[in-house]
Amino acid sequence: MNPITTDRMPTPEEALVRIDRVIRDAARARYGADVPNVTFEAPRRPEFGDIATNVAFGLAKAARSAPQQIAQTLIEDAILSRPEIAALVVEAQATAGFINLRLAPQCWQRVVERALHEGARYGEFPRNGTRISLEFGSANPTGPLVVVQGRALSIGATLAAAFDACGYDVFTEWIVNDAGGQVETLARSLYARYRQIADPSFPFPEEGYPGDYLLPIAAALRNEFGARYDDTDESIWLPLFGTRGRDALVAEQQRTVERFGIHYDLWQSERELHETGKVRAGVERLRELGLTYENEGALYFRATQFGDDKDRVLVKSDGKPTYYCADVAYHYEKLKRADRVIDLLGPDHHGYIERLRGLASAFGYAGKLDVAIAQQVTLSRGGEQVAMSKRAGEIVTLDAILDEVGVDAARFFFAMLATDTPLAFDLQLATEQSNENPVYYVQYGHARIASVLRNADAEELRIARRGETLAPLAHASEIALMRRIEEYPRVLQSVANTLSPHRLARFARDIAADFHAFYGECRILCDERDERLARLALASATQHVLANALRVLGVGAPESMERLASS
RNA sequence: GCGCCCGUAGCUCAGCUGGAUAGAGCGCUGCCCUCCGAAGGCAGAGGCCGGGGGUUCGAAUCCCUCCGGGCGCGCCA
Repeated sequence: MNPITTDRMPTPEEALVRIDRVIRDAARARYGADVPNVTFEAPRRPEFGDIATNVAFGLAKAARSAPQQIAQTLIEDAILSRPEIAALVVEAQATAGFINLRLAPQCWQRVVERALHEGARYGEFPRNGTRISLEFGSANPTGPLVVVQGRALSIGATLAAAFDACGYDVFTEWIVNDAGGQVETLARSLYARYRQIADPSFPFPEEGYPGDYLLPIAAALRNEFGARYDDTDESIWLPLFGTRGRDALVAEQQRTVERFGIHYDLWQSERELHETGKVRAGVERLRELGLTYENEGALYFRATQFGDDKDRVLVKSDGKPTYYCADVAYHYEKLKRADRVIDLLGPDHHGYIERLRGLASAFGYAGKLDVAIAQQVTLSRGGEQVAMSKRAGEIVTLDAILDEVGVDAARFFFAMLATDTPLAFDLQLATEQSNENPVYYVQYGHARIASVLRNADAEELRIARRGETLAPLAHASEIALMRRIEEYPRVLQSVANTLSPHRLARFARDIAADFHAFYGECRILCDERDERLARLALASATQHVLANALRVLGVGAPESMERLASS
């Protein structure tokens, strides 16, 4: 009587393909119409089954009858009257015009099997040979990294890891804006600090960079050079102090980035783009294309031809290139060497998007460049706003945040919200070891699994992990967890396709919640051996998925949570 | 003035190419540790999805318009 003894059940994905086909066939046979826009999706409400489809709505007009009626008929024709399809489905219902299906648990069990077999690689896709250049986080080399860069770093790094998992060849890059006037400002600020060591009354430039972070660099220079530059002309010390300041600050930024668990394939110096002639080459290319003109001594790019609201200056009338000019060259380089170029910019760059897109079009790579904006971050501590003002020198460095909340919490909080949404970051919340804190919730899920698995018999666990003892898994909370595991690869793809890393953070929370619910309802180390082996397998598979998701997010997956003294 | 983003539960936010009675966390109320980690679970209260039009079988989602908040509109970077 049991229909599933010999044949291996298909995975949910395979089952859906089959069901989709028979439904279409049945629709054609019965109504003589093809069905447009069929979707299969997991309904929000569990009582509507695992999978719902809206075919009947698309057919209503051609069939001249009510969706509910059509759904009913299709269930008969496509499912109930075909034993091989009926075997995949435990329940098929027409409600409100939808066809709601519950797949056989055996289909979902195939997912557990796969997650166990693939382990740390579960969710990964085969290499597809597509090269992606991803730029994010870039900052001026004039100070330490601050909060908003933390968000860009977190989002960018998660995107990069998601792209990698989806089979893309990702190349991460950071551009060091070391070519413009701000490096001279840096040089003057640094020089003033250097002089102040010997002469505290030495004036600090009005537009200089305040803050203490230049003091150690100045001290090092004083240590190295003594008074050698005290009475020299600016033309002598300016380039030196600029370069030294840049080098020291970039090195500091790199340390912070590394501490944050992030790696870059390229730190591109803007100055170097000028020195190696790349900037000239980019401008030259635009000129060849007939997209530049001169006006009042300046060289313009015809940006308006590509949707921008005004033409943009490339070379100023004093002969110096603009910042945009260097970006022209840089993007020309990137567009040539990658199949797709993505820039993740800060909130003050809205006005820059059209200009960059226009460039891609101008160079003949329309549509290959995507620009995303990471919205601003406001900080609070226990509900109290934390003041941040660059002018007043009240900067909150990323390092200070990492000191306060730790890398895991910072990575998670920064990536938790949609990139477009401004982030209100409560530092106190992020450090709380309470259930208010989503990071701990997710990590606790992982640790809790680890703890159960430690309690299990080692030999039984080994057997369970072969994925051959899954048959008993059928409880609602077990199905829910298996469904979630099945979702993971698609979540990764949607993160990559829509540049939305927050979906992964959300997924991590969701699968942790599904596990906690399962844990509450089903005792894993139960008395009955078959059930125990099945649940150990499910717990183990869940642990892999949770660990994989956390790895992409750059958050640790601990084997146990350290309990601090709780009050 | 123009452009971009945001407006969804008391708070912080999800809601994927339009789908069913709009979800989650926190906070609030009440339960659950003789049992694998209670940093957990279960149940409950709480919402004209900023307002108004339109498109359609069906709109938080798409279009128009208005209101409210943030940001950007340099021969700065």
